[in-house]
Amino acid sequence: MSASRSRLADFLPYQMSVTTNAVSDLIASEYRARYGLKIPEWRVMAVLGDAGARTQRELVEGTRMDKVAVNRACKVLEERGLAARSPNARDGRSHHLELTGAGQTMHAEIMPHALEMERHLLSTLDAAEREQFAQLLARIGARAIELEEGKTT
Amino acid sequence: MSASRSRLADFLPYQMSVTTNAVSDLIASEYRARYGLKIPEWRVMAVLGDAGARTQRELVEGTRMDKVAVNRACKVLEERGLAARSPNARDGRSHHLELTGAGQTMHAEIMPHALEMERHLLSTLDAAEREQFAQLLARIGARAIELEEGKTT
DNA sequence: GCCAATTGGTTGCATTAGGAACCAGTTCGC
DNA sequence: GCGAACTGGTTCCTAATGCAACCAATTGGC
Repeated sequence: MSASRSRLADFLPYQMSVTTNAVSDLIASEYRARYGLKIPEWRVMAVLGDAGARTQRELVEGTRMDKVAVNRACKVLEERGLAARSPNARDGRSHHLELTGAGQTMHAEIMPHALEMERHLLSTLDAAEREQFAQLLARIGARAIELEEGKTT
Repeated sequence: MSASRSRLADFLPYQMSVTTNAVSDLIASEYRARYGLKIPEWRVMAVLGDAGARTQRELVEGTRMDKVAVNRACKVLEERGLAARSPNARDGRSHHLELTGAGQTMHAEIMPHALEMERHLLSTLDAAEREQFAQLLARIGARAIELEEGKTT
């Protein structure tokens, strides 16, 4: 008979945590080794590269990261000459951040590489399974947020 | 047309990270509020409750946590009188950790509660979908480990 | 127009996580 | 059975994460 069903390994939140950690570590080490970027920095770059100039406020939305994390990532990108700030005419408090030429070059190099890693990771799944997984993941995420906020059981 | 396909939000590793964080935060806040336990402590308790006395070495395997994290969690459980160490006859370096009466009581209370939370989280999925999700997750995890180690593309 | 409340951004602080070094006890080679 | 290599456990130190307080600029009420 199927042991107590209370084994840690059977808990989905635990499984998600372990698996996601493994995936993150794998990817983080790749970014770090090749480009010297940490994940937060890469995320900011990905958004800037895709969407163009953005304020930190907008980057917080786009990356779902803490505003402090965004700020630090921006600072690093700026120091490395990968992004630059230009004043925001509409609001003296904030700036528009934008990739520099060097930043765009790196972005153009990184994105295909990132897609490649994703492809490797998912190579054991067929197209339908990938789609299914992404969907289920999204639904679980939505539910978690729902529970978080309303406690609307 | 379907924008560049390089949007951050489309990356699965990113999605996994965001979703798992939401789930973990939800659960962590519950454990903390009701039992004053952090996730590492809860994990150790879950293993001890399910499997009985274990050394720290075995707990590292069982929880997939760092040995330092395990050590700290054990110390807390011991200080709170939820677990106790008894000498290991076979090896003077290590001890067997075991839940005390109080620990077992708490364990008996927590487990159903944990299952309940998991149930809520997955309430939008039917049985087949849950199974499917867990399976795909496991396959991705296995693949990540494979890539991590061998770099066996 | 001016004061209060708000918001973007920044800094500092407290908590957490992980790694490297370390100690004590065990095992293996001889 | 003695020394070398190893292993479980612990401590210390550094890096990463998140929060709360803070400053500066903007907006809204009157």
